[in-house]
Amino acid sequence: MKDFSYTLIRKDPHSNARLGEMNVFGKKVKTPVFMPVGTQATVKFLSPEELKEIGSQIVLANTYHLWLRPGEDIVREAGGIHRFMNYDGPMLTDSGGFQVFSLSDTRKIKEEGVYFRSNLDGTALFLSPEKSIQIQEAIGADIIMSFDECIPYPADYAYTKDSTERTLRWARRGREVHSRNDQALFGIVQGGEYEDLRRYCAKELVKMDFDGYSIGGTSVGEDKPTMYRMIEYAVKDLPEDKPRYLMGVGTVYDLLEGIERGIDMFDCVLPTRIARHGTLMTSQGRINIKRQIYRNDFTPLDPECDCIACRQYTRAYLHHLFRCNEGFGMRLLSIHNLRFLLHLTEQAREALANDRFKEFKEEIYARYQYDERGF
RNA sequence: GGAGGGGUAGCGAAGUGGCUAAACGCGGGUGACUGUAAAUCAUCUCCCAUCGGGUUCGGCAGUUCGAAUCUGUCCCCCUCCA
Repeated sequence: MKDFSYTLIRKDPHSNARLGEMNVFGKKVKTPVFMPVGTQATVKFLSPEELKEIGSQIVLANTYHLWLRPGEDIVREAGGIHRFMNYDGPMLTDSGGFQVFSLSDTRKIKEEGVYFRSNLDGTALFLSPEKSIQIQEAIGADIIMSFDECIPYPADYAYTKDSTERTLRWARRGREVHSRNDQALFGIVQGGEYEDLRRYCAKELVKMDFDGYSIGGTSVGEDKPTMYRMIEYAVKDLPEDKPRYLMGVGTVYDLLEGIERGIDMFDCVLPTRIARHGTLMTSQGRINIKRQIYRNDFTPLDPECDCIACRQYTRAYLHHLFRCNEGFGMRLLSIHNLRFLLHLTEQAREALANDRFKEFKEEIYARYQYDERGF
């Protein structure tokens, strides 16, 4: 019996939103949760201590990148990913499926797996469902993902159907070789924009009985209504007693809309990436700290935020750091953006506990000025 | 005083008769970024403007159909020798 479970604490009376808690092999994770992304066994610019300080409960790492460098054997030799990066909280690895989609235009998707080339040196590589699971077992995260194909958008029905069926076969193959009892394995719902395919995929995965279910293939160029529909389709047939993870999503709007539709877990590089590029998410909307109007703005980044960057530094100072291309500026903004989203999910959980999620969402929307991109 | 080198857009620096409003870099403006090939990328940066037009390459005067590019002269800067 795996020491992994999801407990539904409270259902929102007005939507599909859920307040819950995951037991991840003895470690608790309150949901809905936002998970910072630490692709190469580090959340860029942040230490594990800082992650805890800002309220991060669980972080991601990436199978593909760690497989290439330093190699999963090194991570295993280090005693697993937690010891390797000195992070003792829960961890999750993505399967590498997304990299197949994102970093190779010369990939060949076959039934047995995917042939493609290394982004580092062009070496010919092959990744399969079995191999992905083996690597993830060696890396040793608490939660691991099935190897899937992230279908691009738009994709026609025929292709989406073939791909989704292949992803299902891959999910089964991965499930069969997964052997660690101290790791949870999630299946990934694909199916593109098509309701019948998303529902079919979800139902088939549920038959295989995974520890949790991810929703993939969203936020790949589709418009918001389409994306939200995909989520609705995918969630429809998922069991209540298992966590649902919307992969790669992390704008303010998407988080709230996802939660409302029954999502428990999110991850996204957006907060850390835009932070490194000088953009921050604030309670007043988005700010590009590099703009010249902040040159002599000695107010806090976000007056309502409790993070160290907002408490101790001014916009003018951050503006200056970005002008000088100083890493400290990227670090402070990364801390802030993560804290901002983490705080947002904390507020959402509190609202759920009080049966007022809808009101909370409306408050955010009414008060804050986000644009159509959602942050 | 003598010999040599040089003055190009905010800065640095190419160009050495037409394809040049003038490469490139920096600086500056603006934008993008959603399971991280991303401290990255795109775009603008003489002036006015929608096409398009108007002024430029230290100053002035020339040569030429045509000059940042050739000639004369003046101004300024640098190096070496006295």
